[in-house]
Amino acid sequence: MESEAVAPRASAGPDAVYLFCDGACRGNPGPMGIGVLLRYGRAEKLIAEPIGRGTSNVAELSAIERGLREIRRRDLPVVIVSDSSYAIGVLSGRLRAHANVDLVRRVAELIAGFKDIRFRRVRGHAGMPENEEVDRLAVRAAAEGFRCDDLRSLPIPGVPEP
Amino acid sequence: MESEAVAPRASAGPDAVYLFCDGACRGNPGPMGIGVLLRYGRAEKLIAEPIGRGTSNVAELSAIERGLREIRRRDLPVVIVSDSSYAIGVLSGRLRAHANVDLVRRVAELIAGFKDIRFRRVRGHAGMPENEEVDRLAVRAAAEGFRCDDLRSLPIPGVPEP
RNA sequence: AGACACCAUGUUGC
DNA sequence: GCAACATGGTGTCT
Repeated sequence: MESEAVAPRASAGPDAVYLFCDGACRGNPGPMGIGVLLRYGRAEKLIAEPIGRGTSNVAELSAIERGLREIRRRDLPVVIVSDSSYAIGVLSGRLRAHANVDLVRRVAELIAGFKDIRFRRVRGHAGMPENEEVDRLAVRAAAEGFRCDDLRSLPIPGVPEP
Repeated sequence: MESEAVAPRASAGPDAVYLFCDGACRGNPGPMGIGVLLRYGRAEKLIAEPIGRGTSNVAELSAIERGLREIRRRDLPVVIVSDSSYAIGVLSGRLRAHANVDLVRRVAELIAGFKDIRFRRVRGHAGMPENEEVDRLAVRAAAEGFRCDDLRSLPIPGVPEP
Protein backbone atom coordinates (compact mmCIF):
# COMPACT_ATOMS: atom_id res chain seq x y z
CA MET A 1 0.00 0.00 0.00
CA GLU A 2 2.00 2.78 1.22
CA SER A 3 0.50 5.93 2.17
CA GLU A 4 1.53 9.02 0.36
CA ALA A 5 2.66 11.85 2.48
CA VAL A 6 -0.56 13.75 2.86
CA ALA A 7 0.21 16.85 4.76
CA PRO A 8 2.97 18.43 2.71
CA ARG A 9 1.34 17.54 -0.58
CA ALA A 10 -0.04 20.37 -2.62
CA SER A 11 -3.73 20.14 -3.42
CA ALA A 12 -4.68 19.78 -7.04
CA GLY A 13 -5.80 23.36 -7.15
CA PRO A 14 -9.13 25.13 -6.93
CA ASP A 15 -10.45 23.72 -10.19
CA ALA A 16 -9.88 20.09 -9.35
CA VAL A 17 -12.63 17.54 -9.19
CA TYR A 18 -12.47 15.35 -6.10
CA LEU A 19 -13.82 11.85 -6.51
CA PHE A 20 -14.36 10.04 -3.22
CA CYS A 21 -15.42 6.47 -3.79
CA ASP A 22 -15.93 3.21 -1.97
CA GLY A 23 -17.23 -0.26 -2.74
CA ALA A 24 -18.76 -2.75 -0.36
CA CYS A 25 -20.30 -6.18 -0.44
CA ARG A 26 -22.40 -8.22 1.89
CA GLY A 27 -20.13 -11.23 2.08
CA ASN A 28 -17.16 -11.62 -0.25
CA PRO A 29 -18.18 -12.50 -2.83
CA GLY A 30 -21.68 -11.18 -2.32
CA PRO A 31 -24.11 -8.46 -3.37
CA MET A 32 -22.09 -5.34 -4.12
CA GLY A 33 -22.79 -1.65 -3.76
CA ILE A 34 -20.91 1.51 -4.61
CA GLY A 35 -20.78 4.93 -3.01
CA VAL A 36 -19.46 8.01 -4.78
CA LEU A 37 -19.06 11.64 -3.79
CA LEU A 38 -17.97 14.08 -6.47
CA ARG A 39 -16.91 17.54 -5.39
CA TYR A 40 -16.25 20.46 -7.67
CA GLY A 41 -15.96 23.79 -5.95
CA ARG A 42 -18.99 24.12 -3.71
CA ALA A 43 -21.06 21.59 -5.59
CA GLU A 44 -21.29 17.95 -4.64
CA LYS A 45 -22.94 14.98 -6.24
CA LEU A 46 -23.77 11.81 -4.35
CA ILE A 47 -24.25 8.46 -6.03
CA ALA A 48 -25.24 5.13 -4.53
CA GLU A 49 -26.00 2.04 -6.57
CA PRO A 50 -26.29 -1.69 -6.07
CA ILE A 51 -24.22 -3.34 -8.81
CA GLY A 52 -24.95 -7.03 -8.62
CA ARG A 53 -22.96 -9.84 -7.13
CA GLY A 54 -19.15 -9.91 -7.01
CA THR A 55 -16.06 -9.39 -4.91
CA SER A 56 -14.89 -6.56 -2.71
CA ASN A 57 -12.16 -5.60 -5.12
CA VAL A 58 -14.56 -5.47 -8.05
CA ALA A 59 -16.80 -3.19 -6.00
CA GLU A 60 -13.91 -0.84 -5.28
CA LEU A 61 -12.90 -0.66 -8.93
CA SER A 62 -16.51 -0.20 -10.02
CA ALA A 63 -16.97 2.74 -7.68
CA ILE A 64 -14.04 4.49 -9.33
CA GLU A 65 -15.38 3.70 -12.79
CA ARG A 66 -18.86 4.97 -11.93
CA GLY A 67 -17.49 8.19 -10.54
CA LEU A 68 -15.23 8.86 -13.49
CA ARG A 69 -18.09 8.34 -15.96
CA GLU A 70 -19.89 11.17 -14.23
CA ILE A 71 -17.18 13.70 -15.07
CA ARG A 72 -17.65 15.49 -18.40
CA ARG A 73 -14.77 17.93 -18.27
CA ARG A 74 -11.85 15.63 -18.95
CA ASP A 75 -9.47 18.54 -19.00
CA LEU A 76 -9.95 19.25 -15.31
CA PRO A 77 -7.56 17.68 -12.83
CA VAL A 78 -9.18 14.84 -10.94
CA VAL A 79 -8.20 13.49 -7.55
CA ILE A 80 -9.46 9.97 -6.93
CA VAL A 81 -9.71 9.33 -3.20
CA SER A 82 -10.05 5.67 -2.26
CA ASP A 83 -9.21 3.41 0.65
CA SER A 84 -8.46 0.48 -1.65
CA SER A 85 -4.79 -0.13 -2.03
CA TYR A 86 -5.70 -2.83 -4.52
CA ALA A 87 -7.71 -0.58 -6.81
CA ILE A 88 -5.16 2.21 -6.75
CA GLY A 89 -2.35 -0.29 -7.24
CA VAL A 90 -3.74 -1.98 -10.32
CA LEU A 91 -4.94 1.29 -11.89
CA SER A 92 -1.69 3.12 -11.34
CA GLY A 93 0.35 0.19 -12.66
CA ARG A 94 2.12 -0.46 -9.40
CA LEU A 95 0.34 -3.79 -9.05
CA ARG A 96 -0.24 -6.18 -11.90
CA ALA A 97 -3.80 -7.37 -12.31
CA HIS A 98 -4.17 -11.11 -12.73
CA ALA A 99 -7.84 -11.09 -11.83
CA ASN A 100 -10.53 -8.69 -13.01
CA VAL A 101 -8.45 -7.98 -16.09
CA ASP A 102 -11.28 -6.66 -18.27
CA LEU A 103 -12.59 -4.34 -15.59
CA VAL A 104 -9.13 -3.03 -14.81
CA ARG A 105 -8.41 -2.35 -18.46
CA ARG A 106 -11.74 -0.61 -18.94
CA VAL A 107 -11.13 1.74 -16.02
CA ALA A 108 -7.53 2.28 -17.06
CA GLU A 109 -8.67 3.37 -20.51
CA LEU A 110 -11.19 5.68 -18.93
CA ILE A 111 -8.40 7.20 -16.88
CA ALA A 112 -6.20 7.58 -19.94
CA GLY A 113 -8.88 9.86 -21.41
CA PHE A 114 -8.37 12.40 -18.65
CA LYS A 115 -5.72 15.03 -18.77
CA ASP A 116 -4.59 14.88 -15.14
CA ILE A 117 -5.60 12.16 -12.72
CA ARG A 118 -4.06 11.61 -9.33
CA PHE A 119 -4.73 8.97 -6.73
CA ARG A 120 -4.94 9.60 -3.06
CA ARG A 121 -4.98 6.67 -0.67
CA VAL A 122 -6.78 7.14 2.61
CA ARG A 123 -7.19 4.76 5.49
CA GLY A 124 -10.64 3.30 5.83
CA HIS A 125 -12.52 4.27 8.98
CA ALA A 126 -9.86 6.75 9.99
CA GLY A 127 -12.31 9.60 10.46
CA MET A 128 -12.20 11.26 7.04
CA PRO A 129 -15.80 12.52 6.66
CA GLU A 130 -16.05 12.04 2.88
CA ASN A 131 -14.68 8.52 3.07
CA GLU A 132 -17.11 7.65 5.84
CA GLU A 133 -19.95 9.04 3.77
CA VAL A 134 -19.23 7.01 0.64
CA ASP A 135 -18.66 3.97 2.84
CA ARG A 136 -22.18 4.38 4.25
CA LEU A 137 -23.60 4.84 0.76
CA ALA A 138 -21.85 1.72 -0.51
CA VAL A 139 -22.94 -0.38 2.45
CA ARG A 140 -26.56 0.75 2.14
CA ALA A 141 -26.48 0.09 -1.60
CA ALA A 142 -25.13 -3.42 -1.07
CA ALA A 143 -27.37 -4.27 1.87
CA GLU A 144 -30.69 -2.60 1.04
CA GLY A 145 -30.40 -1.91 -2.66
CA PHE A 146 -30.32 1.78 -1.80
CA ARG A 147 -29.89 4.02 -4.81
CA CYS A 148 -29.40 7.75 -5.13
CA ASP A 149 -28.06 10.34 -7.57
CA ASP A 150 -28.36 13.71 -5.89
CA LEU A 151 -26.85 17.13 -6.19
CA ARG A 152 -25.91 19.01 -3.07
CA SER A 153 -24.34 22.32 -2.18
CA LEU A 154 -21.68 22.76 0.44
CA PRO A 155 -22.57 25.10 3.29
CA ILE A 156 -20.81 28.46 3.29
CA PRO A 157 -19.28 29.25 6.66
CA GLY A 158 -21.11 32.10 8.39
CA VAL A 159 -24.08 31.94 6.08
CA PRO A 160 -27.14 30.31 7.64
CA GLU A 161 -28.77 27.50 5.70
CA PRO A 162 -32.21 28.18 4.23
CA MET B 1 9.00 -25.70 4.96
CA GLU B 2 8.26 -28.38 7.54
CA SER B 3 7.99 -27.42 11.15
CA GLU B 4 10.40 -29.00 13.49
CA ALA B 5 9.03 -31.03 16.31
CA VAL B 6 9.06 -28.58 19.16
CA ALA B 7 8.13 -30.47 22.26
CA PRO B 8 10.68 -33.28 22.31
CA ARG B 9 13.56 -31.08 21.24
CA ALA B 10 16.29 -30.42 23.73
CA SER B 11 16.72 -26.82 24.73
CA ALA B 12 20.05 -25.15 24.21
CA GLY B 13 20.75 -25.31 27.88
CA PRO B 14 20.30 -22.94 30.80
CA ASP B 15 22.90 -20.45 29.59
CA ALA B 16 21.46 -19.95 26.12
CA VAL B 17 20.34 -16.60 24.78
CA TYR B 18 16.99 -16.75 23.05
CA LEU B 19 16.49 -14.28 20.25
CA PHE B 20 12.89 -13.92 19.14
CA CYS B 21 12.60 -11.64 16.15
CA ASP B 22 10.15 -10.50 13.52
CA GLY B 23 10.02 -7.99 10.71
CA ALA B 24 6.99 -6.29 9.23
CA CYS B 25 6.15 -3.80 6.53
CA ARG B 26 3.16 -1.70 5.77
CA GLY B 27 2.74 -2.88 2.21
CA ASN B 28 5.39 -4.93 0.47
CA PRO B 29 7.56 -3.14 -0.33
CA GLY B 30 6.77 -0.43 2.19
CA PRO B 31 7.91 1.15 5.45
CA MET B 32 9.54 -1.57 7.54
CA GLY B 33 9.76 -2.21 11.26
CA ILE B 34 11.50 -4.78 13.43
CA GLY B 35 10.61 -6.37 16.74
CA VAL B 36 13.14 -8.21 18.91
CA LEU B 37 12.91 -10.00 22.24
CA LEU B 38 16.15 -11.18 23.81
CA ARG B 39 15.93 -13.55 26.74
CA TYR B 40 18.80 -14.60 28.95
CA GLY B 41 17.81 -16.34 32.12
CA ARG B 42 15.18 -14.16 33.78
CA ALA B 43 16.17 -11.01 31.96
CA GLU B 44 14.54 -9.81 28.77
CA LYS B 45 15.26 -6.97 26.44
CA LEU B 46 12.69 -5.59 24.01
CA ILE B 47 13.60 -3.66 20.89
CA ALA B 48 11.36 -2.01 18.34
CA GLU B 49 12.61 0.15 15.50
CA PRO B 50 11.38 1.54 12.21
CA ILE B 51 14.08 0.79 9.64
CA GLY B 52 13.08 2.61 6.49
CA ARG B 53 11.52 1.34 3.34
CA GLY B 54 11.97 -2.16 1.94
CA THR B 55 10.53 -5.62 1.60
CA SER B 56 9.13 -8.09 4.09
CA ASN B 57 12.09 -10.40 3.71
CA VAL B 58 14.57 -7.59 4.29
CA ALA B 59 12.68 -6.71 7.45
CA GLU B 60 12.90 -10.29 8.69
CA LEU B 61 16.65 -10.44 8.06
CA SER B 62 17.17 -7.05 9.65
CA ALA B 63 15.38 -8.11 12.81
CA ILE B 64 17.82 -10.99 13.19
CA GLU B 65 20.77 -8.72 12.54
CA ARG B 66 19.58 -6.14 15.06
CA GLY B 67 19.08 -8.78 17.72
CA LEU B 68 22.46 -10.40 17.19
CA ARG B 69 24.25 -7.06 17.45
CA GLU B 70 22.79 -6.73 20.93
CA ILE B 71 24.57 -9.85 22.18
CA ARG B 72 28.05 -9.26 23.63
CA ARG B 73 28.86 -12.75 24.87
CA ARG B 74 29.58 -14.51 21.62
CA ASP B 75 30.58 -17.64 23.46
CA LEU B 76 27.05 -18.24 24.70
CA PRO B 77 24.79 -20.48 22.68
CA VAL B 78 22.14 -18.47 20.83
CA VAL B 79 18.78 -19.73 19.60
CA ILE B 80 17.31 -17.56 16.88
CA VAL B 81 13.54 -17.95 16.81
CA SER B 82 11.91 -16.66 13.64
CA ASP B 83 8.82 -17.37 11.58
CA SER B 84 10.63 -16.57 8.33
CA SER B 85 11.49 -19.66 6.40
CA TYR B 86 13.25 -17.38 3.95
CA ALA B 87 15.53 -15.73 6.50
CA ILE B 88 16.43 -18.98 8.22
CA GLY B 89 16.91 -20.66 4.85
CA VAL B 90 19.35 -18.13 3.41
CA LEU B 91 21.26 -17.73 6.68
CA SER B 92 21.64 -21.43 7.31
CA GLY B 93 22.70 -22.10 3.73
CA ARG B 94 19.72 -24.27 2.97
CA LEU B 95 18.46 -21.65 0.50
CA ARG B 96 20.64 -19.72 -1.85
CA ALA B 97 20.28 -15.93 -1.77
CA HIS B 98 19.86 -14.32 -5.16
CA ALA B 99 18.45 -11.10 -3.77
CA ASN B 100 19.53 -9.08 -0.73
CA VAL B 101 22.99 -10.53 -1.16
CA ASP B 102 24.83 -7.86 0.83
CA LEU B 103 22.47 -8.02 3.75
CA VAL B 104 22.55 -11.81 3.82
CA ARG B 105 26.33 -11.87 3.77
CA ARG B 106 26.54 -9.28 6.52
CA VAL B 107 24.27 -11.25 8.83
CA ALA B 108 25.99 -14.51 7.91
CA GLU B 109 29.33 -13.03 8.92
CA LEU B 110 27.83 -11.83 12.16
CA ILE B 111 26.60 -15.34 12.80
CA ALA B 112 30.01 -16.79 12.02
CA GLY B 113 31.40 -14.76 14.93
CA PHE B 114 29.29 -16.70 17.41
CA LYS B 115 30.35 -19.98 18.86
CA ASP B 116 27.01 -21.77 18.75
CA ILE B 117 23.98 -20.50 16.86
CA ARG B 118 20.86 -22.53 16.19
CA PHE B 119 17.75 -21.62 14.29
CA ARG B 120 14.29 -22.45 15.36
CA ARG B 121 11.41 -21.98 12.94
CA VAL B 122 8.03 -21.23 14.41
CA ARG B 123 4.75 -20.68 12.66
CA GLY B 124 3.59 -17.10 12.59
CA HIS B 125 0.37 -16.33 14.42
CA ALA B 126 0.21 -19.79 15.92
CA GLY B 127 -0.13 -18.59 19.48
CA MET B 128 3.51 -18.57 20.62
CA PRO B 129 3.57 -15.63 23.07
CA GLU B 130 7.08 -14.41 22.28
CA ASN B 131 6.47 -14.51 18.55
CA GLU B 132 3.21 -12.62 18.95
CA GLU B 133 4.98 -10.02 21.02
CA VAL B 134 7.77 -9.32 18.53
CA ASP B 135 5.18 -9.30 15.77
CA ARG B 136 3.25 -6.56 17.53
CA LEU B 137 6.46 -4.60 18.10
CA ALA B 138 7.43 -4.88 14.44
CA VAL B 139 3.99 -3.89 13.20
CA ARG B 140 3.85 -0.88 15.51
CA ALA B 141 7.36 0.14 14.45
CA ALA B 142 6.42 -0.08 10.77
CA ALA B 143 3.03 1.57 11.13
CA GLU B 144 3.57 4.26 13.75
CA GLY B 145 7.32 4.62 13.86
CA PHE B 146 7.19 3.14 17.35
CA ARG B 147 10.60 2.69 18.93
CA CYS B 148 11.69 1.08 22.19
CA ASP B 149 14.77 -0.44 23.82
CA ASP B 150 13.73 -1.64 27.24
CA LEU B 151 14.94 -4.09 29.81
CA ARG B 152 12.44 -6.25 31.54
CA SER B 153 12.48 -8.92 34.16
CA LEU B 154 10.47 -12.08 33.86
CA PRO B 155 7.90 -12.63 36.60
CA ILE B 156 8.70 -15.42 39.02
CA PRO B 157 5.78 -17.79 39.48
CA GLY B 158 4.23 -17.45 42.92
CA VAL B 159 6.00 -14.20 43.65
CA PRO B 160 3.75 -11.13 43.42
CA GLU B 161 4.92 -8.28 41.21
CA PRO B 162 5.95 -5.06 42.93
C1' A C 1 3.76 -26.20 -9.37
C1' G C 2 4.87 -25.65 -4.02
C1' A C 3 6.50 -23.26 0.62
C1' C C 4 7.06 -19.30 4.04
C1' A C 5 6.39 -14.36 5.06
C1' C C 6 4.44 -9.30 4.47
C1' C C 7 0.19 -6.58 3.30
C1' A C 8 -4.52 -4.32 1.46
C1' U C 9 -9.68 -4.69 1.15
C1' G C 10 -14.37 -6.82 2.05
C1' U C 11 -17.40 -9.51 5.32
C1' U C 12 -19.10 -12.84 9.39
C1' G C 13 -19.28 -14.02 14.54
C1' C C 14 -18.50 -13.01 19.93
C1' DG D 1 -11.38 -5.87 22.24
C1' DC D 2 -11.15 -10.88 20.26
C1' DA D 3 -11.95 -14.77 16.86
C1' DA D 4 -12.91 -16.49 11.73
C1' DC D 5 -13.73 -16.45 6.41
C1' DA D 6 -12.82 -14.60 1.20
C1' DT D 7 -10.65 -11.74 -2.60
C1' DG D 8 -6.46 -9.73 -4.34
C1' DG D 9 -1.26 -8.06 -4.26
C1' DT D 10 4.37 -8.50 -3.50
C1' DG D 11 8.81 -10.50 -1.63
C1' DT D 12 11.73 -14.64 -1.93
C1' DC D 13 13.01 -19.34 -2.17
C1' DT D 14 12.44 -24.71 -3.86
